[in-house]
Amino acid sequence: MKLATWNVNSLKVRLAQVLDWLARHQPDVLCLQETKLEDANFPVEAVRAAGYQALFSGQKTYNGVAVLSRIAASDAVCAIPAFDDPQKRVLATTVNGTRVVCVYVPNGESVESDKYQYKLKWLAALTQWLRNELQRHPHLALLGDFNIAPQDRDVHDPAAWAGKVLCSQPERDALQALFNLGLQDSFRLFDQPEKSFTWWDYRMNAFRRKMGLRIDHILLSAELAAVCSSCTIDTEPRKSERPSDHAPVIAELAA
DNA sequence: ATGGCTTGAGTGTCAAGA
Repeated sequence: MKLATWNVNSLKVRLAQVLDWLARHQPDVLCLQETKLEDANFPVEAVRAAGYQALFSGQKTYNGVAVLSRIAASDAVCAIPAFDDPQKRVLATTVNGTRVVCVYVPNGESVESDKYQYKLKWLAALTQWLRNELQRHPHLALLGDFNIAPQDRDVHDPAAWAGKVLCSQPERDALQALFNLGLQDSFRLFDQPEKSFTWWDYRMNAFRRKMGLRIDHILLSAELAAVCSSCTIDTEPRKSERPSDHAPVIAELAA
């Protein structure tokens, strides 16, 4: 099974790129973030014509997540239970016996911001929820834009980013709390090239200059990590015209 | 140098992203 995640920064703008990417890579599941679409405007037919069914939870202008899958998905949940949040950032569903949890973790803006406190509370609620989900679903994958670089090697300039949002210790501690549930960073199960990133600022020619961060992740439960054969970042779409600022991440699981 | 792009809203120019 091939699982993927991609923050598309507007599915309206990126639809043709997403359809092209689906045709090339044929993942079993593609999780999308920042669709920025109300549900009534989701391109259900175009996705269906590409051979995928879509689950989506969106809102106007901001946020919005979707799970595209080749086979039917069941038991969809589009909010963290017991966490009151108008922002559409979560979509969980079961595909072929695997619980797929698609997340768009809040950005946080800066460590001084109220949005940073929201980010930490959001992550704490996610962790509490997934503790239960993992008991019910030993085969669980958590995919999405985490807006956290796990380690300094995931940052192009660790000194410049030290203590800043996306790299601060409380954020890394929150990610560690997810690891402590038994989830593993599939990317680090394998040898990887240096300067492997998933996001590059649109400004300053950051992509060309390899000035990025690895903030999009595929976390796997122990059962799934044991059968994971690869995790890669596809930088090709970032080279195209009008790219998303994020690259897709792909994990392959045996059977 | 707190900017630099890009998107969505909406028709001015700002919020938000990371």
